[in-house]
Amino acid sequence: MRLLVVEDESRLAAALQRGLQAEGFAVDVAATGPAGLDAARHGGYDAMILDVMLPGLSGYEVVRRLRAEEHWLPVLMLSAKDGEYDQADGLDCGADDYLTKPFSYVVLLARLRALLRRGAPERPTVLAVGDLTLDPARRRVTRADAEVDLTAREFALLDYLMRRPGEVVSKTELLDHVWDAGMDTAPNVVEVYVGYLRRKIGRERLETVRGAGYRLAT
Amino acid sequence: MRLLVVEDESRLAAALQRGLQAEGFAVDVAATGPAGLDAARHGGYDAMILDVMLPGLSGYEVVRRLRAEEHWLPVLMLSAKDGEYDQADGLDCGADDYLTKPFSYVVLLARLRALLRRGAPERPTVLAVGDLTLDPARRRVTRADAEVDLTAREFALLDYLMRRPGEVVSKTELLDHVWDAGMDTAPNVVEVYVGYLRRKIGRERLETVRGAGYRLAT
DNA sequence: CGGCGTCCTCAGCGCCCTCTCAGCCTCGAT
DNA sequence: ATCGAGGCTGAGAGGGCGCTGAGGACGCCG
Repeated sequence: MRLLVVEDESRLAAALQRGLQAEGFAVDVAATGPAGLDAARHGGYDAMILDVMLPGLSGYEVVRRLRAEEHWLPVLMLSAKDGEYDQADGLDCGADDYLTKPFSYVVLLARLRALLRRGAPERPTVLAVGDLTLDPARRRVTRADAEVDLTAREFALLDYLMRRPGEVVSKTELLDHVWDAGMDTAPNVVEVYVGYLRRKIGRERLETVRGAGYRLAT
Repeated sequence: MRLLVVEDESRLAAALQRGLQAEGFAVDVAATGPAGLDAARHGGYDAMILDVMLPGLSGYEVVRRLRAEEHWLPVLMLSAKDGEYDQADGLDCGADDYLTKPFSYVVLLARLRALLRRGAPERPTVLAVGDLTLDPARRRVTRADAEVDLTAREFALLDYLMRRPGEVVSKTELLDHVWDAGMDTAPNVVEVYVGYLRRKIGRERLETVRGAGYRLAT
């Protein structure tokens, strides 16, 4: 499970990161509104913990923009204020849950788990890496807002790669997951389909790591 | 803001009442279907939270009757079931939103606020995608304001697709939901009925996504 | 009983996708 | 510079997938 923490008080951010990592989450931290928004857009996170008071862009605004762009990442908002209005505002913007500071770490964890269990709100997540987006439900892929037409196999391959952006994925792993495991297909198919994909999404977006596999450029 | 909660489990009803009152709502509670229907008819409420399982009259029936009498009060339905059919049924009857138990209180609040913000539903629930409209209650379909004559099966298929516009729906999913699950009908029926539908609603509105399913063009 | 409408099966057909193969290119080591 | 392994790609075969027309089964109505 990958989490994104957007919090500008560095001590709190570090504490959250340490605590959540101890629970087995992979945690990235952003310290400003714009940085958080950017990370959320491109990151493939399972949930986001978002402070309201942020430099650059308020937490409210971050969620609002995310939702406007059809990103349905679960968002847990944190705020120092405790008026009812703030809470309503946060939820109105599209946050999924709300916690007021100071909060107990245990409560945070409980709410977070509930959020993750519930999964993404309403719509399935749209994967986004760079200017590529992939919508599993709609089976649509866009590159710089232009729709890209993919066959089933190409789509499955890109889907798998986009869930691990920046990581090197080996050919055998792709064979196991994108092609039927157990099928004795020649490993060359992967190369062939990587070729097809490159022609459609842009050659430079899919790097070859000689002897290791392929990597989707972030 | 005045709310009506119709719920027969008294502990849940009391909890909702207390919680919502703390948010500044005026909350009345009814414990049976008939009592709820009566209160909704005469009450001047801004919204209604309605359980499905009720003594006397089911939640479905309550909404159906309200709508039949031209009361357009926003209704948020609660149900312990979570099958897609139930959800579709609830929305078919004229409910405006739907929540399955167990639900988080925060989510309830968020949905409720969204409902109130949206205001009373202008019209009975009619699905619309592009120039297609489908009225579940009247069993009517129009295409560019011209009525389209569909058989029961064709209607059910279009109904299912119009609830997920733009998404790819697989053949097996259609078989499970539009045809009776468990029936071992040949998957080819889907293709056949897609063919029929295309002739009636326009070929280009129903795309084939090879290897994945069908998609209703938005 | 015969006509009608709906639902479903079946078989044939056409096309797009998938995968294989062989030859060529690229990279890195020596 | 040379060589080998790994990676790339164009061509093409085949088969799977989806579409369609024909027709049988069934229920409903006159």
